[in-house]
Amino acid sequence: MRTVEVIVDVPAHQTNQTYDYLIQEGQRVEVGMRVHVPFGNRNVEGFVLGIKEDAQEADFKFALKPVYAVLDEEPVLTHELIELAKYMCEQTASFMINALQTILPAALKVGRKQAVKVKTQEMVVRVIDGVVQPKAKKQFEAVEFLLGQRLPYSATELRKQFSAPIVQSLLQKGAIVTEEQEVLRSVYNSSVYEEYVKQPLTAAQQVAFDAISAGRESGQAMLLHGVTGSGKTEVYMQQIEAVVASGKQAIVLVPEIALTPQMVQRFVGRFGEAVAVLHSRLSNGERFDQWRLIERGEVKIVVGTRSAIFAPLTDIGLIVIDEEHDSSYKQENMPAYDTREMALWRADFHHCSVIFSSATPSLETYARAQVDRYLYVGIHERIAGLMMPEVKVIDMREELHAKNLSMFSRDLLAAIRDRLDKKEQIILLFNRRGYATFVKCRECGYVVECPNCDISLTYHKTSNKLHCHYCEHQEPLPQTCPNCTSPYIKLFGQGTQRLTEALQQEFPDARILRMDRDTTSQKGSHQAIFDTFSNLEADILVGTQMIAKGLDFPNVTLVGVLAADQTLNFPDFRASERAFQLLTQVSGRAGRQRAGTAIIQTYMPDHYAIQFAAKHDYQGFYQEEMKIRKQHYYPPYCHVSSLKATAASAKEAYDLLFAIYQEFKDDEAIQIYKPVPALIARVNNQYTYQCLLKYKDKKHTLARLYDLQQKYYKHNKVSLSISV
DNA sequence: AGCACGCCGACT
DNA sequence: GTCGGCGTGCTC
Ligand SMILES: [Zn+2]
Ligand SMILES: [Zn+2]
Repeated sequence: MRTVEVIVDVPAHQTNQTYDYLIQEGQRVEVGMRVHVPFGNRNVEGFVLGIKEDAQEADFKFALKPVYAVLDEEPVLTHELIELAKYMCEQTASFMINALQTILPAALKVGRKQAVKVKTQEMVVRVIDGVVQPKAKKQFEAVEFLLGQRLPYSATELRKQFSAPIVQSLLQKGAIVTEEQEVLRSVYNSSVYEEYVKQPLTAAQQVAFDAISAGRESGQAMLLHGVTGSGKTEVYMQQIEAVVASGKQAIVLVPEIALTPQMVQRFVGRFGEAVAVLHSRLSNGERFDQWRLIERGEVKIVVGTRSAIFAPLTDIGLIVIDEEHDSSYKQENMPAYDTREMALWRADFHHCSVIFSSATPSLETYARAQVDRYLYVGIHERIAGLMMPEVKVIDMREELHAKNLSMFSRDLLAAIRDRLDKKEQIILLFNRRGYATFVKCRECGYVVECPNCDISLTYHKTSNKLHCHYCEHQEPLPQTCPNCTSPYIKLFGQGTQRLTEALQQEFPDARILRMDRDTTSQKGSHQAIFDTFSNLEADILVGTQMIAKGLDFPNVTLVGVLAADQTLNFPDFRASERAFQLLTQVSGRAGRQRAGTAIIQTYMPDHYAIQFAAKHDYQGFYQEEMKIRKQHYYPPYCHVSSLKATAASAKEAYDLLFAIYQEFKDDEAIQIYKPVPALIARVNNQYTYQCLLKYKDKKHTLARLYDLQQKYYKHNKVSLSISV
């Protein structure tokens, strides 16, 4: 008899194992397919991870139940992806079912109510010549046209080109035959993309290119470290070209905010239809179709964000992780995987290389390159012999002394005026955290908060209501302060919005564009802003972090950073690193084609992150930051994780974590800190506490963390989660 | 995770 | 006497 081993959709430590089921007569099952099975007194779905061809009843200590139904005709998981899921479990102390679910797009996950529909379209599948006489002019024309087209041809498109009645009579006469056919939703229209021509490499780029080629021979992982504007993208695009020419496939990962229409343009414009695009703003249907396109082997290059590392390519020749240092490569929720580790695993499986590309590599990656775990490939000059932008650091304390209380320093204002006169463009970065609009009383300072969470409510224009971003709660906008009944209760706008208004007052004639979450929430709005600024129809672009990445404007000669300290003051050991990276990145936007200047406004002008960024001195920053990391025992000298406990009562969450703390205190290999409330202590009336863990031995620690879930299991009362 | 089973308080 | 609270254990 044949049996299957199934991972069921019950995410709990007690059920984190395979369950055996009997395959029934006529059921066609393969490893990687989804099945419907009885489980206890209910029915669940699961993934087939193994098949036993000639199992004996005596092999099992329990009575086998039958597989109710096989849900797929083809496996949704390859052998490789199943192994990758196992690796993810080890790396994150997660359950197998969660790892498998994260790997798959929503449409192929298990246990979902809303099925994603296969899209169909009426297509002309056959054209019969000679049925329509030439005197029926229009109809004849349509037939002639179709004979010159590749079939199947969209009937809707044909109706648009000719007319509905004409197509109708063709159908009636039997001159054409149509059929409902499955179509894949496309996420870009390759015909509207102009070709992105191959750029000749500079000498420095060529050296890097050759070094990478050599590294790829032996499947080495590499760090491509090039200063801003050094043309790293062109180098790895030409490597991808070589990979595709050799018949293999490539994955390119890009940070969330850098996967702009311009980025897609580069790849589609260079490689055409062989490109699949996967990003978080695709609908489930679009994502599903991109996935199927990849599975069918029609895709050579996958460009996407974090989860695109799980693309079901079967013959990978290269994986590129662009802006390697970006924090969006780590998933924050429970399988808290690091995309870079997943990439290294897949590269190992396919015997190919990973290229970590960045102008400001993470300390972890750079340190690995230092000890030759990664091959170091550097490009230390900009293309076209351009100079690095000049960076001026402005001490905002002096502005205060000079009675300048505005958001703009005198130097920045003068520089803006100068560029406006010269008809050159300006980018201003305002990276203020807490970007959302909230409601605050002018008289008593009361801020409207969610009754279920420890967070202020945010205003949504569309519903004209206050919403909570962490739970379902919403309420109408109050007219008077609930605390003091004052009528002066007002919306506080986004940082960038206020900045734009202040800027407009200073420069009434300047054409100012704003790019932030608000102004890019609609489809196509990002492209529209980009086009306007590119076409020189605006002088100043004001925005959040998203203007620091993935956008190239040759006419920009001035970049201003309004509040450089925002990133530095963040309570995180990576704050300096983040600040250095952001400042380097954004000042690199200046002078892409001619000499540029960056002006950084700060209250901490002597901070080493700002100083080294101003001097474009990555090495210097690296040395200094490594000293601090060593001193305080932080990565890359160890690993850092946080352990969270969530429960309906704060005490329960705290007590459980404290018990774990007591136990871990005695483990020499793990440093554990006392439990503290999470950043947002209460969400949806659930309280979260967290402990920080530092350790060197990842395997040992993760094994212990996994065991915790068993040992401290409090039957659905307290839930534990681990993030890296 | 769900769902049943089972053991004690309180209620028509 | 029974109804229902939740603590405990199991699911091929
Ligand atoms: Zn008030
Ligand atoms: Zn809430």
